[in-house]
Amino acid sequence: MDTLKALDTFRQHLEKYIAFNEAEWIVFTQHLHFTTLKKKKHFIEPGAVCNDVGFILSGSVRYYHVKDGEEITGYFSFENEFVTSYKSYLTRQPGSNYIQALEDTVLVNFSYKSMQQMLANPMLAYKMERFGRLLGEYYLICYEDRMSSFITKTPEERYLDLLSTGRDILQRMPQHYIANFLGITPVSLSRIRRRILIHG
Amino acid sequence: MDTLKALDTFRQHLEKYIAFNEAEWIVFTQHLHFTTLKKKKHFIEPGAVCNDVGFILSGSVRYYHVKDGEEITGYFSFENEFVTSYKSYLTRQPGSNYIQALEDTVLVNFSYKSMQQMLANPMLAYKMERFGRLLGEYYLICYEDRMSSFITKTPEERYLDLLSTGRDILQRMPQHYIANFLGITPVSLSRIRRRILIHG
DNA sequence: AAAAAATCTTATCTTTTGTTAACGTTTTGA
DNA sequence: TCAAAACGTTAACAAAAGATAAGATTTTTT
Repeated sequence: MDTLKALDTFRQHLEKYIAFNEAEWIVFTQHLHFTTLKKKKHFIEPGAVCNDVGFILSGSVRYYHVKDGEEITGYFSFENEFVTSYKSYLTRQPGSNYIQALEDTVLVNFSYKSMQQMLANPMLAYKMERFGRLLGEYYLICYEDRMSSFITKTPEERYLDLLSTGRDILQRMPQHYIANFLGITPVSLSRIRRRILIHG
Repeated sequence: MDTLKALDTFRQHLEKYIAFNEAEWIVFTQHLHFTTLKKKKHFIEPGAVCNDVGFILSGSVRYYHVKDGEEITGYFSFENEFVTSYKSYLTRQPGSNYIQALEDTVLVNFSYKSMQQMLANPMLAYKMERFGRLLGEYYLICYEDRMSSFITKTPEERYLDLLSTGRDILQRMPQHYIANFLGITPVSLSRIRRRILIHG
């Protein structure tokens, strides 16, 4: 099965956070389920509670808000990254954040309920607490960097940063999503690009 | 001693995350140290690695960046909140974020080294992993909300939000710090306040 | 108590962004 | 394959924000 290869990939990436022995891995995998999202289908529908943490095996998603009927894209995730609406997942309430596949996307997920069960299972509890801590810390650092860039930089500077380090986003996301991600309108991003082209 | 009362306060707040039994608490407290920061003294000096997670017993701090020689305030913490420069603390590298007391501030801290020791101590490991997870998750949610507000709202809307929920910040922080916190200049905040006064 | 520094507002001018709309191109979907 | 939708650019104008400086008031420091 291809599923085996996918599980192996997932396990390898998990090892950045936590290494399972064989017995633990068997129990852990019993809580996993695979999902395929066709392009434009949702990982979280507007208004829904986020029930899963997913790991993207292939494909990509965008996180978006809705304001005055308009969609505003706030973030992206790609293959070999986790995806969840953390606040909604943790609080069991609908978030302000929805998640949509932008390509056909294959995921391996575990549910909130599964996570609670594993946290309550003496065999896995310690490692799952640790996994949760390390994963949370990883995303905390991402957020810290992203907040810094909004506090200290102009949209143009953020775009220049993206040019140097945001290959996936630039190459795989439509520009109007990128504009939102930078905190500006698509028209404004188009102008920034023009400025950059003409000058330095 | 007043230290006892302070420890008790801290323990009570910790219980939002984790409850220690007496034996655990004794070991945990051996890793704590108290600090007093006079107004304008630093919790983290520019260029320094953040070595501690602190809990503010009284007082307040601001987090700030330096850009082009200018200080830009990105966040605040008040009594009964934790304070740390998470990325620097976790990565053991200097951050882009410095922390300064804005009033005489009393803290109870534990160092990175202490935390590692507790995480390696079988007696405390599980609870410290859990504590780390829950604390990280708490701040993750804060960041998620704060990022949303930058992606979906105008500075004026963020200021209006602050008027309804940001009592401490509004009452205890100078306005030019609040302006930075909202992502704008002090002059711009002054104009926003004027607009709000005149109209709705 | 006096001097210095910090704070906030206001004014002026410049730059940037938002809004709306038009246009051509590309992609999508029926 | 063909019509519809999505996408990116540009233009024109309005609104907002940045930069700079001046001035009044308050706070801090000496």
